[in-house]
This record gives sequence, C-alpha cells and structure tokens, in this order.
Amino acid sequence: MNTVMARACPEQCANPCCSSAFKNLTVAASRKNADNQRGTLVENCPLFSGVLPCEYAGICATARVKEFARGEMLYMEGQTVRQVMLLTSGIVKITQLGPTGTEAILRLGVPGDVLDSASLFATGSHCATAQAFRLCHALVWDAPDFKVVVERFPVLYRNMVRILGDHLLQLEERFREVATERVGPRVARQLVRLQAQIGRQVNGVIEIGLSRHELAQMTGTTLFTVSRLLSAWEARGMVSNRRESVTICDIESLMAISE
Amino acid sequence: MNTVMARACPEQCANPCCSSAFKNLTVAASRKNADNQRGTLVENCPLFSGVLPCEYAGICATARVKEFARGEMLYMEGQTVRQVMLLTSGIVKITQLGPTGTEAILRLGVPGDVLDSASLFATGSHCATAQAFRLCHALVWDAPDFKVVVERFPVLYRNMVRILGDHLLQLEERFREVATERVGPRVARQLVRLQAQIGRQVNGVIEIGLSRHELAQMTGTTLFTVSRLLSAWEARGMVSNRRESVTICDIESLMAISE
DNA sequence: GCAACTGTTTGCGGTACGTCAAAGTCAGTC
DNA sequence: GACTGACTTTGACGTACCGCAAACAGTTGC
Repeated sequence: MNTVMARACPEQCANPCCSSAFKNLTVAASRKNADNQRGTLVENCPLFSGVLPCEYAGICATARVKEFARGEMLYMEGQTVRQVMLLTSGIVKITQLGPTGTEAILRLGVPGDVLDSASLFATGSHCATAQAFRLCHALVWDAPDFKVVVERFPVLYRNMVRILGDHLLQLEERFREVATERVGPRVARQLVRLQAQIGRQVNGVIEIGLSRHELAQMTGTTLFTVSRLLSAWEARGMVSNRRESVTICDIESLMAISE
Repeated sequence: MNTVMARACPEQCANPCCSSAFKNLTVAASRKNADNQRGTLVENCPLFSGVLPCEYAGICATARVKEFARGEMLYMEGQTVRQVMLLTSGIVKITQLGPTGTEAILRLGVPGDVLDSASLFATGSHCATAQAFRLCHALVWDAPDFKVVVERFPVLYRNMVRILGDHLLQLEERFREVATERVGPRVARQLVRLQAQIGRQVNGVIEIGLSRHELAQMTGTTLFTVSRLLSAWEARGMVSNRRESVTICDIESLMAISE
C-alpha cells in the first residue's frame, strides 16, 4: 500500500552513510517542545520524519552548511527563491515590509524549520525577509537540487505539508487575534507562546530575548504601548523586564488577561 | 528520476475511466484567474495538477459528492477532522471564533480549494468553521481514505504544498496589513482582491456579494466603519453600494488608497 | 573615566476608530 | 398591500491607542 514510508533500508542501515557527518548538527526535537532542549539531531527534524537514516544522509549530502551572524540577512523580500534552507540552530526573524515602511514580524524561524518553502512552490520569489536573530546555522540546498531531492523522496512533501499547515494554523490564530482583540490580550498571549518557543533558561528563570519594538511588530502595535503594558504588569508582579528581555513570573495571570 | 509525475498512463488513457463521471463537476481553472471563468473541470483543479486522468478518476472514485445549502456548516471549529473536502462549486466562508465571541473571516474557499487539509495533518481537529456561502458542491473523502489515496499518489502532497503555501502567503499579507495599516487602505485592498476572487458579472458590472459585516470581519474592523468608508467612496464615484453587494467603479482610485 | 549609541520609560495631547442608539431601506412572507 | 426581519446608514460620543518628545538607562568603544 505505502511504497514510501514503509520502504526498508536496502542496506539494513549497516552502511556507514547512515551514521553520517550530519549527526553533529543540532536541532530541536520538536518545535512544540517547551523545554527548550537542544542537542538532538537532524534526524529528529520534522522535515525528515519518517525518512530512513540512510536516506536523509544522502539528502543532506546535496546540501551545504552555512553560518549566519546575528543581523545577517538570509534572504530578502522580492528576491527570487534560489535556495531552500533548513535551520539547524539559532533563530530567524521573518518580516514583511508594508508600503508605508513599517514592518511586521510574521513568525520566528526556529531549528527544524524549513525557510520559505511556501514561496518556492507558490510564487517563486520571496514574499518576506529573513534575518538571523542570533548566530544561525542552516543546511542550504540550491532550489533546483531541492526540487530534485523532494521529488525523489515524496515523504518530504508530506512533511512540508505538516510544517506549512502548522505555520498556517499559527498565523490564522494570530490574524484572528489582531483582527478581533485589544492589544493587552494579544501581547499577553504572545508572551506565553514565545516563552514556549524561544524562551531560554538564564540563571533559573526563562527569558524571552525580544525588544519592546519586536514584541510590538509581532502583535500589531507600537513599542510604546508594549512598554506601558509591560510596566503595568511588572508592577503587578506578573513579569520582569530588562533591556531586550522579558521573563514571565506569573503565567496564570498572563493567560487570564488573554481570556 | 521522477517516478510519479512522468509515469505513463498504463492503458494509454483509452480506458473509459479516463473520461469519468466527474467531468460534469465544475471548478475554476485557477484560483488566481480573475476572469471568473467557470465550466472548466476537476482535472484543472490545482490538487490534481500533474495527475493523469486515469489516475484522478480512481482517486475521485473513493470520494462522494455532497451538496451544501447556503448557510449550512461544512464543519465546525473544534471537531476532529473526519473528512477532507474538495470544493467544486460555490463559496465557503472560513471563520474563527475569538474568546470574546467576535469572529474573523480567515479566507473564502473557492472552487478548487481543499478545505482544512492543514488541520488534518497538523492538529487533527478543525481550527476553524466552514459555512456554505452559496450553494456548494464538494468532493468528500473520509479522512483515512484520503490519507491512503495521498500516500499512493504523492503528487497530491506536492499540490497540497502549493495550495497551503498559497494560503499562507495570502494570510501573511493580510496579517501584515491588519498589523501595520489603517482601516481605509485595508478595506480598499481587500475589495480589489475580492473582485478578482469572487466578483461576478451582473448586468455589465462586476459585483462583490458580501455584506458590510462580512467585509469588516475580513479586514479586522466593524460594519459601521466599513459602511462609512463605502459611503464616502460612493460619493466620490469609486464604488456603488447595494444591499449585501459592492461594485467597484474606479479600481485605480481604490488601489491608490491602498498606497 | 567619557562619549556615543541604542533601547526604554513616561507624559501629554490628538485622533482614528469602536460603541451605542435610532432611523432608514430593502427582501421575503402572508 | 402591510408586516416582519435583516441589513444599512448616520449621528453623537467615548476611548484605546498612536505619535511625539524628552528624559532615562543600559552597552559598547575609546
């Protein structure tokens, strides 16, 4: 019935290619896992779910590893899609620019994310800008190579459906929020989500390393309003604010604000 | 290289199944085509792009045709995904309810759209509600059947990547708009898009059959504000308003408003 | 140490837009 | 035709939020 997923490894995985050189590339096991674990491997990446080790070794062989310094652009809005990237470490800020010049943050790319595969198969040119938010590492395929690989291993299509579907559902919710709710609940809920997504342990507490401006760009408001909200919440002991960082002290209260 | 797309029809398409009973199901040729043409067939649907007639005949054989009266629910938010639907005629309103009770319109499903395949492969339960906006016809698969079919024909995965990618890009743009722009430009741009998407010829002019309230739900505002904007634009000769319908008279001016 | 820079806070208007109320308009039904 | 109900318009009013400005607080570099 299923010739793709249940296919046996032709060499019983004894082939040295199965324990490939890519084992040392770390990605988060699951993008939904809140415990922020690192150190798990490419094979746990959602793109390679259901792919045999001997297969994804070959798949990765057609890619190269690339490093991006903080602030560096991975690609820019309007460019044609020349490469497909699988983020293996770091965080990427994916933004879109409006005609008035103000930009919104569409999402944060985290390890395991495939960057802008949507544009590759839809318009063919990037509809957003991706900028390294911290030091990033990515597996990079040239677009034609990636198309060849993905036609050869259709499981990758299935996994991309899952990844894209996931992104779509998350954006649908944020769209509804910004379309129907006030700023307070929106920022509160975004903080809760961010803690799970990019929060990191810094001496005992989980810290969200975003500036007021970036929080505003994610929730459709201004840095002033975010600052005011955070100040009010800090006075009530719900959060703790520092420069370019927020830590949640009382998550229940925040969730209560988001109703 | 490609065992899926380039596979020859085993029976040279002389098999009677190739000119199947589904020819009379009409779908729009392309969701992007503005000319609102109808009368093209299931085989032109983006889901079946690159699928041979003898193949999609078999695929469709596992589905049944279902009709939905105007106002009828196709599925509701929160339900587990039991069916996958390919809309073949009509328009579907896909909404999401907020905690405060106000609902937003995430998108309109048009012929050729696969409804909520994202939820099927991601969460497994519907994250939105779909309601027939006009009389609708859909091909309906039971979810397990659809998964079997789609594993057998991985091209469908590729096509779903395109469809989902398309939806994602569209929602990304609308998210940016509602997050960064004022109401006026948002409504203006939405009208331009709607004319291409669901506008229909009614004695010479192209009419958008949506109420003020629905326009508001699509753009993150209130029916009052939409009404005021439309009245002002009508006074300037840019649109013509009727009950549950807007027709664009001067598209350039509208596009100018959206900057 | 100082300077320069970038991010943050807070105050003070201003306004775009939401909210409510009441009247007006259109379509369907008996 | 009159009646009903859904949609729309328009006014008056309030406010949540924006936008600016000025002061403040960390960070980096010399």
